[in-house]
Amino acid sequence: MEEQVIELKAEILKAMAQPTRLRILECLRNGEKCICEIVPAIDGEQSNISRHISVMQKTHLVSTRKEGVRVMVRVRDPKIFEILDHVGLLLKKQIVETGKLIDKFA
Amino acid sequence: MEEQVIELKAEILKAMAQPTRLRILECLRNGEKCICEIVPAIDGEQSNISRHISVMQKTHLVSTRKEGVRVMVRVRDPKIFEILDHVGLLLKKQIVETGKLIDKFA
DNA sequence: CGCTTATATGATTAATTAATCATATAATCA
DNA sequence: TGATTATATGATTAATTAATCATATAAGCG
Repeated sequence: MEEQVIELKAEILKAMAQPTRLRILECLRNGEKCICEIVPAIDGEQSNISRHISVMQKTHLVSTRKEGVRVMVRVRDPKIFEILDHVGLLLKKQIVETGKLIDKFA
Repeated sequence: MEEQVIELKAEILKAMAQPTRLRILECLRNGEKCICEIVPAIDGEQSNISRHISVMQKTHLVSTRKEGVRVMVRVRDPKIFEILDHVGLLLKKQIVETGKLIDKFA
């Protein structure tokens, strides 16, 4: 595969590969939300969440628009949720096959 | 979603979100390979690749078995390739919609 | 205008990551 | 046994990351 494509794939994955960002994405499953709703929903710091959203914007995972004082955020492509769901299924299989949860958290 | 699940999903994604590791995974599309084949195939440092494989082993993305002196590596679950393919499709759409390649590499 | 609310951003810090070199281990073979 | 091949790992370094606090900007409201 071409070098550029590999790098870009890694960037997309990296932009998803962080707990706070995953929480933000999950929070956006039912559509656009403003940042001031996301912050309490996932119980985060405003400045931190602002930065994570900016990370996901740079990789085109989300887009934002101003609505008065607020900034509305939405996931750009539903395919992103498909990917997250596949990761969830993979995880489920891993837990069954390797007892992963017990390994790590028991 | 429960905290643990989020953390584990992030770990799986993180284990994929690195160019060298993506190259290794792509190299394993057609099945098991020994590390001594992977190293020249992706033109990497032996010690570096060994470490990346160990990262993916810890997150159960790949498994290894000894065969004489060699260590054979395989992707544990074909679902991993499904996920990578979905990321590839997402990227393709992004390139069309946002001119991403040009943004970043032109 | 001055206040309030929403968001962004500079500066700092601690932690993690990837790469590399040198070396250790371990298996096979002559 | 000694040489060779394959892999792992300690130590180091540079870069990146996530979180936090303080503060700046910017929009709307009374």
